[in-house]
Amino acid sequence: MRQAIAEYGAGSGGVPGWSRAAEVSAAANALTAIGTVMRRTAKDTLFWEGDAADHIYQVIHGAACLYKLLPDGRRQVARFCHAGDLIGLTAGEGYPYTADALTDLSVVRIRRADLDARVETDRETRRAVLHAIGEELSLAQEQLLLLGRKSAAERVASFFRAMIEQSLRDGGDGRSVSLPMTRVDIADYLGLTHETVCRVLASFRAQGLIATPDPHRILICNPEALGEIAGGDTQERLCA
Amino acid sequence: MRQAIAEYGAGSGGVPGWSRAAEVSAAANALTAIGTVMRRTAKDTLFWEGDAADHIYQVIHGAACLYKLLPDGRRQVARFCHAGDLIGLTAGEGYPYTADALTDLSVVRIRRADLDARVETDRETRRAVLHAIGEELSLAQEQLLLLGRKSAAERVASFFRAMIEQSLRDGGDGRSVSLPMTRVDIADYLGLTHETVCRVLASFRAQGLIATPDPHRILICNPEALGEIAGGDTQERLCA
DNA sequence: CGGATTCTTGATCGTGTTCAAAGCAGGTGG
DNA sequence: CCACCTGCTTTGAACACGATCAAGAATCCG
Repeated sequence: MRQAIAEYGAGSGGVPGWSRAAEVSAAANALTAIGTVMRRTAKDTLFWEGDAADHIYQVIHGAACLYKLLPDGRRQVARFCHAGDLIGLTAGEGYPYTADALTDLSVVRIRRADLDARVETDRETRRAVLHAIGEELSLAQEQLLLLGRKSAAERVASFFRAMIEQSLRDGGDGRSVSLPMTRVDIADYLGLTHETVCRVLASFRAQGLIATPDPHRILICNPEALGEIAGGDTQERLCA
Repeated sequence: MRQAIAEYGAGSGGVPGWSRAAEVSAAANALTAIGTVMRRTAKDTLFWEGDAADHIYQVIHGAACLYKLLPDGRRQVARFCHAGDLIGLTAGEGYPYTADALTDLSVVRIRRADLDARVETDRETRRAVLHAIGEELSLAQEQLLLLGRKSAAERVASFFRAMIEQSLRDGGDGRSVSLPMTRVDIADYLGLTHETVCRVLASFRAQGLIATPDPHRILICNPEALGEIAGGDTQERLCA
């Protein structure tokens, strides 16, 4: 089963996936130099919310899932992470979320102290870290709008739009998109139940917007319509 | 009316408010040195979402409100800002949100290029900026959990808890808390309607948890119960 | 004091949840 | 190799929470 899920990420595009990863770490920053490569199996936990935040991780290959839990088990996924993403950047002492491997995963593990030191001395690292945290923030703020104000259909369409962009960044064609996560993961990311996610999918299928050859793959038939449903990406200026 | 609203922030605690502001800018960073002090009247807009993000603002006195809009007018407030908070830190070219003055406002306006330069050279500024953006991120992530998974009552209780903490930071007693924002602002922050906010308030009042001598002030009668309703702040470790 | 805005409460409605059950795929053990 | 079992997905039916629509009260401010 773990094997099977792991395939979703790499199996389809025809692209090995490693090429993209190499690209990422070379272009964005040279963090690999001060970290060690680690592997994790799907469903492994990298760290728990509240653990001492001593390490930062950069995803090389695979996908991860960051989430918070309420005492009664309600879960909110804050972010899905793909090749190149940094996990665990925080101002606090402890990690603000739990991080699970969604697929089999390769990560670079960097000691926080080492990264901090490098941020002080190396301009490029500083830029990379600032940019990464800025991206994370802007993503979170966009997600606030989604969770606070969008309908179920708008949420799912927004999610697909983001997954399409992710797929394009990974060298995909933007038509066939792999979904490494389960319906529950998607629901917990979008603030819905998995039943509602299924129903929206069924509705999109009925409208001819998407097709789902298998649960972990969607074919985008009408990206424009999907984008319109997803709604205001960035607000067009209302007034001066 | 503007005057009146402005009073809510400063009038109650008996503390002038300026002392706190001075404290903040002295302790956290010396950004004032490279910026200019500006004043804004309640309801003024500092900048619009999408505007070129050429300036960063630090609140000296008063409160501000950061929000995104959907094309049809639905609004999501990302954050309320108080003395000491930085507004407009972003990795992108444009501001990711609109910023309105909630009350009459004093801010330090800093050219982004100047701040960037100072971040390169000054260790303290670097720390201050990294810390501020980290705080903003962690706040946003907590808000994701609220918007995605909490009930209306839990949201309002969480909001009150945060306002109590803010009030304590400003030297208040944590019993009488001023609400510079309207019910609509609160609703747009919590992903609810203003009617629902009113109803939750009525319910809390009926339970003896709070009292509302006037619409812009709440008395906290039972902080413990309120905290319990607000629910899992930070998740107690589930397993090892 | 008068007009506008904000706040509050009530009644009804609808979207998404909850509860339930069936279908399906993958992995395991006999 | 097949049967079973587990976990994931899908669909259906009933329900509930919060939204919407509406009206009146309170507050603010000129």
